[in-house]
Amino acid sequence: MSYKLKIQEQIKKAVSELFGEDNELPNASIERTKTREHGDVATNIAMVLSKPQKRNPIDIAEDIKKNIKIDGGLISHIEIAKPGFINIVVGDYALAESLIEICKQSSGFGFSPPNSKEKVLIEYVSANPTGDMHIGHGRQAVLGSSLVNLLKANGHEVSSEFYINDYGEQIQKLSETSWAIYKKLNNEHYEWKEDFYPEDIILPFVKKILEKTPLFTAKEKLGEIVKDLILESQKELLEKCNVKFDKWFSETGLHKDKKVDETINKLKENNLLYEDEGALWLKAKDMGDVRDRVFIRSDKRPTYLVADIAYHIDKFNRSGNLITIWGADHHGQEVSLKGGLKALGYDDKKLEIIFVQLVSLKKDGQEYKMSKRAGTFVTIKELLDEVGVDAFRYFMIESHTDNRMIFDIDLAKKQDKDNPVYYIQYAHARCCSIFRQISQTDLKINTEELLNQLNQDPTIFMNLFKANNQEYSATKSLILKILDFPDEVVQAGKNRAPNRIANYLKELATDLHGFYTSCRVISKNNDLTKARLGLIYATKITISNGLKILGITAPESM
RNA sequence: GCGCCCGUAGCUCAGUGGAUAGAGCAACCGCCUUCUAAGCGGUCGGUCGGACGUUCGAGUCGUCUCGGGCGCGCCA
Repeated sequence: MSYKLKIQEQIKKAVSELFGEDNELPNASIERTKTREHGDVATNIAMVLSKPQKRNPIDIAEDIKKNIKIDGGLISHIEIAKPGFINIVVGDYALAESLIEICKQSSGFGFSPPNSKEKVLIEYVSANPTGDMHIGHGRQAVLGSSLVNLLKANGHEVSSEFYINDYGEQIQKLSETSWAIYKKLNNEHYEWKEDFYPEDIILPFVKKILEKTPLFTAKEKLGEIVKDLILESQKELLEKCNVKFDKWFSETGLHKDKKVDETINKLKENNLLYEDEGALWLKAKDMGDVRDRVFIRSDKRPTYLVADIAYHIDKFNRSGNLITIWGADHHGQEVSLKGGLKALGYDDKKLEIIFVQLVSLKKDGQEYKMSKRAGTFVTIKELLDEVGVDAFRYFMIESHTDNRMIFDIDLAKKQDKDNPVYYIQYAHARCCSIFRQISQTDLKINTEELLNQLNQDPTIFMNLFKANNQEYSATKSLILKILDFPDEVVQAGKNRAPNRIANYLKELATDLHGFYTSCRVISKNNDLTKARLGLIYATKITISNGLKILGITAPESM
C-alpha cells in the first residue's frame, strides 16, 4: 500500500471517530502539494466537512489533527493552514518502505496486473491506402499506440486495429490512377483526371509491379496490387515508428461477408431509413445530426458511413469497449454513427471517439494548411528521417489531442538537441552510468546483492535521510516524484492522455538532475552509497517504465 | 447560420475545483581537479481573450461574448 493510501486511511479513521462512520465525502481529497511550505501532501477534508458540520474548518482540522498519530513513521508533522488545509509532512520511514516496494516491483512498478480490467479495442490511423501518410496521421499513430500501452499499463486487455478503406470511390480512383500511369509507361493513350492521386506517389508502385508482371488487361487487378503494395509500405513505415496493430481489418471483407447488407436490413426493419430521390436515407436528424445522411446511393452502392456502422457492430461483437481515434475533421460523423448503433441496440456509451485536432504547418513564420499542391505537406517519413523515432514520438505526443498542432518545420529540424525527450533520456543514461561506475570502483558493492538486500530492509534506505538540508530536500523531492508515478499512470489512462506521462517524465528528470547535482552517489560512506544507489535504481526503473508507455527507448548511455 | 475543439509568459506548451499559475525555447548572469555540462543555479517575463454567475475557494464548472481552427457531399 502506498504511503498516500495509508495516510488517507488514518484521516478517514480520525474523521469517523469524530463525526461518525456515515460521512460520504466525494469532494474530499488528499493530494500532493505544489510547494514544500505546504508539506508533502494536503487534504481539504476539514473544508468539505465545514458545511455539513456547521463549524469553522480550522477547528475541524485541529480536531482531526489531534486524532492522528504523529510519530515520524508514517507522518512526521501536521500543520493547519489558512482556509482549513491539513498539511502533512510524510515520515522518512514510510518513504524508505515505499522504495522497497518499487525495487520489488521493478519493471512492473506503476503498472496494474495484466488483463485485470475489461477488454478494450482501439482503432486508429485507418488511413486510405492511397499514398503517403502525413504528420497528421503520425500524430494519430503515436497517440493510438501510446494509448494502447497506457491502457495495458492500467490493466486493460487491449487490442488494436487498423481499418483499411479498400472499398468504394477512393479505391476506384486508385485503380484509375494506376491504369493511367500504366498506359503512360507503355506509351499508350491515357486520360489524366484532375482528381487523380499524385503521379509521383503512385508511379513507383506501378513501376515495381511492371518489373514482375508487365502485362495487364484489367485495371481493377492492377489497382488491387498497387493497393496491397501501398498497404505494405504503410505497415513498414508505421512499424518504424513503433506502431503495430493486432489486426488489419478490410472494409471489402465487410461487404463480402454481407455485414453491410445485414446492417441495412436491420436499419430498415427498425424503420430508420426512408427513400428519396432514388437513395436510401438515415433519419439522422431525428438522432440529433445536422441533417439526414445517405446510406444507399441511387446507384445502389452503400456509403462509407453505413459500412462504418457495420464495422463498429463487428467490433462490438468482439470487444465490450471500443475506442475509435479520428481526425477532428471527422467529428460530423459521430452523431450518425452512434445514433445508428444505438438504434440497433448497441450501447453507444461503450464507444468512445477521440478526436485528434489537425496539424497545420508553419514555414518562415507563416501558417499553411497541409496541401500537396501548395508544397506544404510533410510526410511521416520525412520527419522520421530528420529527427529519428524517439524525437518524432515525443514531438507528436507532447501536446494534448484537443490542441491544434502548429508544426514548425524549421524548429522540428533544429530540435534534435533541444527536444525534451533527450532531457528525459539523459536522466536515464546518467542513472545507468552510475551503475557502470560502481562496477569499476574497489567498493565491495555487488549490484545484484545490493538489490536483493534492498528488497527487504528499509533501514538501508534510511541512510538517505542522514544528510544536510540541500541533500535532504533533493532526495525527498525525487522520492516523492517517483512515488507519484502509479497515480500518474491511472490519471493519464482515465483521461486518455498519454501526454501526461510525457509531462510527468520531464518533471521526474528534473528531480533526478537536481539530485545528481547535489548528492554524490558513490562515496566512501558505504551505507549511504548503497542507499543512494537504490534510489538511482528506482529512478531508472520509473523513467524506463514511463518511456515504455510512450514507445520511446531508454538509452543506457548517450 | 448551426455543431465540435482551442484561446495561459515574446514562441511552443503543462496545469484530476485548492493555497503565491508552472516548464522548455529565446534573452541576460553565474557553475566542470570528483559518478556524462545533452546538466545545475539565478535574472527577465502573466489583467490565464473579456463579462457575469455557481462555490469557503475558479485558469479549471455554467451562461453570454470576442478571436482562431474544423465540420455541415449520393467523398472518406
